[in-house]
Amino acid sequence: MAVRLDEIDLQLLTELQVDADRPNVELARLVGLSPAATLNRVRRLKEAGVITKIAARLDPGAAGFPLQVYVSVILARHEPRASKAFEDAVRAMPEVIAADWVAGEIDVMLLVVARDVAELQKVLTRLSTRGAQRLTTLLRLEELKPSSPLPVAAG
Amino acid sequence: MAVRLDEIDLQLLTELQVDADRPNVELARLVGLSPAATLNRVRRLKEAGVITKIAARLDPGAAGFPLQVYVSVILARHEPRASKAFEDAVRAMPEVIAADWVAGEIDVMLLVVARDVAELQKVLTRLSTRGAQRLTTLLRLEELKPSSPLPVAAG
DNA sequence: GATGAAATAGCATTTGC
DNA sequence: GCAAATGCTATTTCATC
Repeated sequence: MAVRLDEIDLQLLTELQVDADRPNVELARLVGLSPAATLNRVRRLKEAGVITKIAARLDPGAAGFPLQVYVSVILARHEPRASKAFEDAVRAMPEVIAADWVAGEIDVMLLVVARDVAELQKVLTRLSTRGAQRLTTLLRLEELKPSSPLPVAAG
Repeated sequence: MAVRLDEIDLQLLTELQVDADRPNVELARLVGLSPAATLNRVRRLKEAGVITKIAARLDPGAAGFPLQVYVSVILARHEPRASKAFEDAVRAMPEVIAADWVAGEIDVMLLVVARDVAELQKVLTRLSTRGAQRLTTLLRLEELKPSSPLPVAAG
């Protein structure tokens, strides 16, 4: 937190989450500011860490990864050392494209992509040998709701 | 699939997933093409649907959403009509920032953000009254591995 | 069929207000 | 935050491989 965001900042954040592939002048028009002021605000939002990055989103299937799975993990041991070892292992696995520590029935939620079942199995096996006691795999079938912007604008 | 991607395309995809906030001329230098050729390739990747969009990623906490939870859902009924009703309800809930149909122990995986516990409870209650038979909530504690690019480059 | 080089139009970015 | 000015970039065109 620690950052004050006014209405125009929220508007900028919404627009940039929807489509950051637009010229700054268009953004400026959308929020009713001059290009210079818009540029300054966006720069401030980046420096403040509210905007963490601007990145391309790919269609995993079109990019060669027909298998996408959520993998929930219960660790065998919960000591800091074991957790750190698991963390390092996960970070070194390129097929794991995101991972979060969570509180609830499980310890970690992973998002894994694979080119085929063999590759997926390789990943799951490696997770098992790196500290995972129990793995539950959920095959992503279809998008129910596309990745949406954080509802920053008063909703 | 259906799109042929050569080495340079893969390089472009990797770079754009890491940081799409760079001038085209810099991308061109990185992949060793002229700006014009680079622009053509990127445009093709967008039109082919490999790049779905270019968007800003926010820090949810910094943007005012200290609570982020994975919510797994088992539907009460699995007829198409019930599924569709649930889908419509989810799409109308701004706090649900992503949702996927999955195969496994559950039917749907949601990612929900909230400003406080009251808002989260409101969302969970609504999901229950819109077709969810069983909800399991996992509170996101900490990022274990940041959102990473699809490992498109031979790895 | 895609690339590279040159040219134009448009934008990003700075400065002064 | 704005307006004007500068320098650079995106984007097109066309010749080329």
